[in-house]
Amino acid sequence: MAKERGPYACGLDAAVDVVGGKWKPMILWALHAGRTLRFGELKRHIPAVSEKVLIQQLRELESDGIVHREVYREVPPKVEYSLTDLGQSLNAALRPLGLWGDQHMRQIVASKEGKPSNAA
Amino acid sequence: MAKERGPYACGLDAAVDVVGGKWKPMILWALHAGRTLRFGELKRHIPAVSEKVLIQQLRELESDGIVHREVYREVPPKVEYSLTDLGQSLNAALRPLGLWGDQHMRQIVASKEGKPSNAA
DNA sequence: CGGTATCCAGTGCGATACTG
DNA sequence: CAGTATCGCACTGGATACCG
Repeated sequence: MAKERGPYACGLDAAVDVVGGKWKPMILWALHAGRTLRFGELKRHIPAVSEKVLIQQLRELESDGIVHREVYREVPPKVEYSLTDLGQSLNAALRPLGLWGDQHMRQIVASKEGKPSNAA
Repeated sequence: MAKERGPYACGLDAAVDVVGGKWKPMILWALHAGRTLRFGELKRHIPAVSEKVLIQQLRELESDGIVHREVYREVPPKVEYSLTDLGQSLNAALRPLGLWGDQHMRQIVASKEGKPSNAA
């Protein structure tokens, strides 16, 4: 993801491209509402991700203007991540989708198992 | 995508998992607002996708309860795809994200090229 | 018309080890 | 602490050919 950059057929494609990385939703969630987190804190919020991939997705989000990366040239090193204004607007646009997921993920998962769970 | 089904960390993950296929946003868009399309029509709406992948993504959406597949046992064969109620609700939840993409994709694309385009 | 069957390439992601 | 370097695999998506 986030390397297509082709002319998108619709805004939805662009948005999904930006937010489509495996851990990006969780990163955005961890950073929601003006929160600022250091790299290590972010890692602790998302324990399952490897450092390489976490960095990678953060860099993609940064290069998309979604997250801001602030480096403090100290020792020991300190780097803080936060959402840009664009990132906050993205988060806002994402909220309905997140709510949809919260409301329906049970039946989504269930329908996979062959249990219709009287969906829709 | 759409085979993880692990316990999602948040609704956003679930939603992205459902809509994260390369062509799924376009499929949902093509089917928006109660439209019913035959397989061939769908293909014409999205010319770049191969038949295999189109079928595949349609099946995943179907198995997620997003699209309805109606088979008419005639000759020549006829199959119609439409959104379920769940699919329509998903589309509604997706609209803000689509608008966000429409509004910002220029600066997204631009920021990749190294042109800040006074973003955010 | 509406698929399925194969084969294949790209890459996203993960694990591990090492560094300023 | 906050990365970078390397390796490897699984999976997604693409091309083509064939079928009911």
